Amino acid sequence: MLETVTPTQTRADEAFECLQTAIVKGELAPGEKIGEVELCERFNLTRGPLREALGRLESRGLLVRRPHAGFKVVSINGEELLELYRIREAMEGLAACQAAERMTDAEIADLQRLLDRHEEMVDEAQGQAYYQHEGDYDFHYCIAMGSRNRKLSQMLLGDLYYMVRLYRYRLSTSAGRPHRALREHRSIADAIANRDGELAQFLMQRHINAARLNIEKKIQEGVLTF
Amino acid sequence: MLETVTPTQTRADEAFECLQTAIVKGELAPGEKIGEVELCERFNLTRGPLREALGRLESRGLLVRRPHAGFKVVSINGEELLELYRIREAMEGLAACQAAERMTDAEIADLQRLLDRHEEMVDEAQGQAYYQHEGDYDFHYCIAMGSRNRKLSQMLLGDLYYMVRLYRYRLSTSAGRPHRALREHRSIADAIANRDGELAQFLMQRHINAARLNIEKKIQEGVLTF
DNA sequence: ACGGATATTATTGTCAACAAAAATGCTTGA
DNA sequence: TCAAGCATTTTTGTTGACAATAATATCCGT
Repeated sequence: MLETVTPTQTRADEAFECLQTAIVKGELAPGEKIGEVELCERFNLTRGPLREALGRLESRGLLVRRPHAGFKVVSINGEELLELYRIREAMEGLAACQAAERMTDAEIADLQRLLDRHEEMVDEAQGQAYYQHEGDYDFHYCIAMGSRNRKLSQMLLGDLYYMVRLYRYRLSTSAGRPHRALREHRSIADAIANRDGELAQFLMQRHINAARLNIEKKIQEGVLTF
Repeated sequence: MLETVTPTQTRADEAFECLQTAIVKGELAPGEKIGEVELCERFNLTRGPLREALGRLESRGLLVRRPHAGFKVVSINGEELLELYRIREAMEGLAACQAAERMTDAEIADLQRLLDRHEEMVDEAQGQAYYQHEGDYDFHYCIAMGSRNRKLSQMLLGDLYYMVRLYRYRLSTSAGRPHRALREHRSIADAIANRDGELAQFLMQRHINAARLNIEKKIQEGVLTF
């Protein structure tokens, strides 16, 4: 069989996912100008589906376009990154609140086990890298899904997270923060387990606010440049 | 000159705006299945740009698609509509807070004048219809823009508002609410004029929460059906 | 007559050639 | 030598034809 891809999915969907991961992984750097034909060769597609995918990426804010002048990967400055965290604070606070009311007991147990695994990883030095990048994402992913709020999870998972992850490689949290972040995750999960929505909301907002302040500090120190 | 449209804009952009307004205006009803060729005749375009527009609409959540089975206009039930208001409460609260810190004095004056015009309209009986539908939107539009938070205003104006407006014709607020809504708008604008971000946030959240409760009541009364 | 399988049809997905616009580089004149 | 205008070239936007898939209707068997 020549075709290895799943047939239920359309070529444009492929293109969309390929591009999205390529952008998030940094293979296409922020601000980089991208040409259509170049991408076609790179991903073995024709321009039709590719353009469809580009349009979708644009309306999700991952690409910006000037008519007749092509697309480029979105690049945000420090201030805009901080603004993203302000939005996260508001939206994920809501998500945590609703998750506390709506997650099933089984899902909560899964969430706790996820944190158990993260705890093991943080103890190992090289686990930190994973935890800081993907582990944190996994946790917030669970909360967003647990909110049972379709549009909310769609906006978080489909828009905001991708933009934040654009800069995750530069955002490896400072020395003591992984442990602290894990503790904060734990307390949020506990509040959810106790079905205390208000507390979960408060803790989540404080958690994200702390992350924002951490980034702000780094920017002022000149560690993060844009 | 044959072409009356602005040339800087691409055909796909036209299609996108045409479709968007058609959906929001209710010319394409929620749940309605839409065929590509049908739309091509209706808007005088070819399928290429149309498909591009459809893809964008999909990733904004206004259309849903099943592969090889076409698009249909999104239709949400009562619960999902209420969830939308929960999101608005969180996000517009933030917007109001940031607007209080960042709007220029001139913009605030404009906002006040906007409310003056609304006040005149509410006094006239037929003005209510406008105020309930578009006037309310104008107010929230100003706040969103005033937040100076690009992604936040993009998510509010480009995603949420369009979905809410899908149901605006069914959502004409109950008898006494226009006056109350206007009073609430006034107090929010005053808080912004006083540069009191926290208060503006609180008032905005209470305002949207009141609107949500109003809808909830209507659903329970059976006035709103889905 | 009813259910299932198959053939048909209509619709969506894909492609490659064509047209238009913008960016680039070249020529030409001062 | 520099700048402005023009031609070239590259890249994007558009089109219509072609292929593949899913929905529909028909036919046959039980």
